[in-house]
Amino acid sequence: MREPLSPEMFDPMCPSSAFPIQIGGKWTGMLIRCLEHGPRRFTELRNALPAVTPKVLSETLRSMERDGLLTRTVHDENPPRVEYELTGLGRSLLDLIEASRAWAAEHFHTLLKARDEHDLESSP
Amino acid sequence: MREPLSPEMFDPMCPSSAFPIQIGGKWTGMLIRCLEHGPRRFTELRNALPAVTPKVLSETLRSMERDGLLTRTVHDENPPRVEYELTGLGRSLLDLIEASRAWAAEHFHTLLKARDEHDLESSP
DNA sequence: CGGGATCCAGACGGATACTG
DNA sequence: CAGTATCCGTCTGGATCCCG
Repeated sequence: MREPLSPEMFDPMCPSSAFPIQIGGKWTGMLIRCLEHGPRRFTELRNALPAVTPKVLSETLRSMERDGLLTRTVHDENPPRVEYELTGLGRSLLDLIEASRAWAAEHFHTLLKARDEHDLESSP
Repeated sequence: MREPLSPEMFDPMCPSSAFPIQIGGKWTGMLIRCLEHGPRRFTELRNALPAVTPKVLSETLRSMERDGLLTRTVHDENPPRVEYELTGLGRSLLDLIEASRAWAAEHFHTLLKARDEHDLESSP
């Protein structure tokens, strides 16, 4: 745990807009996975999800805090340090996320193929 | 299988807008469950989801057909009869839906309580 | 019966710039 | 560092009416 988060943790080219399973908001599932191995700072999370603007990241984190999925801790230091950490409730979603990933590994390509073929038939 | 679908199959008062797991579009998961035990007609599905307008239902079904989750069969009769039936791919999502329901049974009240308490603290 | 056509509103996500 | 402020385009979902 506590290894740095890679900017390539999530592939921006992955056709996840077609992905049929979503946990919370658009980024909630990925954030839960980012926090799986311990608390992270705002900038660490930004680094792992370069496509997400600070505003959206902040909004997502606040809504997750509201739902009791994570805690936000401000350390009174200079420079300021804020850490986000999963609660038990947030952690309870990890199994479901893993199940979604397993479904994707087995079936996602079938869905994408069906979509491609359907699109070819209707607009040649 | 083939029992009629009840209009109370899904509780319109259920705070599902707070539900953090979603399969496909807003109604996809519920439709998959409606089709679990065999093919259904458009009007049967309408009956099970009274809150969904025909337009939205039709759109959802077409997008599910596009993704290979179900098939749409037009029977050449009078009056016309159209049946929707899950494919293997659509059926493969049933496990995930069941896992989501299990998560909800165990944890959803915790999320709602956390949300309530948070909202009370911030706006008394 | 099983939709399509049209129009519309609000929510969501994003770009850009700025701050304690 | 860790956000907030402002503005804006898009897109989903819905209301209503109509049709083969």
